[in-house]
Amino acid sequence: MSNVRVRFAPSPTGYLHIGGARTALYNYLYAKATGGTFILRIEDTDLERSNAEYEKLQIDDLKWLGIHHDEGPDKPNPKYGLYRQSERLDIYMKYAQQLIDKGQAYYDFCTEEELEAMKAKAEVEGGDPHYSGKWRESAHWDEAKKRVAAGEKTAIRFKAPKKSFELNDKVKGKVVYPDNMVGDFVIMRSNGLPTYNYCCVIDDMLMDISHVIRGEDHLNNTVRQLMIYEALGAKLPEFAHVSLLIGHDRQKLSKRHGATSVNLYRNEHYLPEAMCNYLCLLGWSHPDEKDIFEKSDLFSIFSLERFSAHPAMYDLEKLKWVNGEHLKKLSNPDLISLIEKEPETDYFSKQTPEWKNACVDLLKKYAVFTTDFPKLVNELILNENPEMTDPLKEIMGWETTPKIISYIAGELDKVNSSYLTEAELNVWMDHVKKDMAVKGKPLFQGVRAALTGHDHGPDLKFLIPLTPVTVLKKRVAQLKA
RNA sequence: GCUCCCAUCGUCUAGCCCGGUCUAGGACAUCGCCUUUUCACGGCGGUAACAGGGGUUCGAAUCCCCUUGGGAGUACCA
Repeated sequence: MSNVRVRFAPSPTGYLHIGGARTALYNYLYAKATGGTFILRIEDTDLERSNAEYEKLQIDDLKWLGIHHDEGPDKPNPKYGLYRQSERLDIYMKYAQQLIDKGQAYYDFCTEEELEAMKAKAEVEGGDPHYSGKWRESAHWDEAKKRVAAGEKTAIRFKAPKKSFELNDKVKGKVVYPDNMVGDFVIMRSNGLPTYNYCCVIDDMLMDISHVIRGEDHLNNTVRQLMIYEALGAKLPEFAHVSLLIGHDRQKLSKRHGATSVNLYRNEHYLPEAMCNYLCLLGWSHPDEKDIFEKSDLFSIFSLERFSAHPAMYDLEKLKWVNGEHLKKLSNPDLISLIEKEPETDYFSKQTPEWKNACVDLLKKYAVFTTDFPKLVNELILNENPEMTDPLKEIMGWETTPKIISYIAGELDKVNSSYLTEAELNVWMDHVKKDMAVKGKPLFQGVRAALTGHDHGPDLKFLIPLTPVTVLKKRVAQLKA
């Protein structure tokens, strides 16, 4: 096992988001590609919004996608302790205390109103909206410590060094943070919980995280984290800030863009491999420019070098296409068992294995989802009362069509078997062609209309032998009327 | 506002790091044609992009600067 240790660190404040799934996938693939370890850490320090139920749902969705972690709350490595931040509070406090002792952090008793006023004042004066309270001056620290010793609740603020920082990001390259970018920031809230930019660093450091692969929305935050690493004298991991997903309006992908949580796609029976495949296409590219692949195909070739640096627009059309391609790659037995899990597949399930195979071979050309199979079976095979559409009316208007219909109705009456064979159909076709002198379009469209009640569809020679004769009889009878 | 990041077809992208092989390649979508004596299959093809301006160079999609545009951050959220 290599020294590569990566993590996905979601907040359990909602369902697993498409964007979250994408970063999780990239971390997972990088671990696989390097023989490293993929860690799941739960960042539940926002008490108001965090919810254990969401944690469970997110983990379920990751499992569904086939993104499995090596370490996590359910698979702890004793060396690294617990994997929920809410269970590591003593650790954060311990390091915060160290920072205070070294003068790199201080207690801050400012109220919300004072903070607001500070910001408003800075805005008016055109200065940087940074903390300028009295508590940052060491002259007040003894007083602060006494108040804390007396049991007063207080936030702990990190004393941001006035200097610029540089980051060599694996995706963005060299990033320079000017020295006035951030002011002193809170690391421990007055309710005793740590803030993201602080506990994230403590955990990444303590969990020996080697590569931080995350969304670009964290790129600006990173300077705060760099400061903490420096104050702690900790070794820096590599960073890779992946560009964000955007919607059709080019804004950060969010709920108002429609289906953005993974569970929605799961409910609509998208194939998990297709989801992963498509997510890889957004912001990462296959070295051989392949579009369709499995996660496991990437285990040997996934690399941080092939990320694009600009936001990618999430496009449902292409996702659907990818899903269809994965559907076509499935073996017939696998596909059949997936289809039988869909609702309304009673008819399908009752057929013979030969029928199922032929049906799947025929319909998978037209299907994008497994849910399309029952729909197609209902529409193409079981529907006894096809709708009289405009194209169908046109075909009915041809002078040869009524003759074809009455001929076929007559022939159908003589059929006693439950299915027609391809050979029997060919005899009828031959008759219409030779004895009735109908050929080409009127022939095929006429017979199709008579037997299917549609103006288009799969090849008749494959479709008709799958359709019950009783259904064919009803359709013809309806058209004759 | 300030700061950071980014910029190739409508969309996802290859190419950029290491300038010539790029009259810029692929995929989705779209359009057209062909074939299957029909059509929703299949095959072939078309439309369509280096944001603009300067510079460096014999030569720039590729390197530098500016402008414009887009994204993100600016919390006791993550």
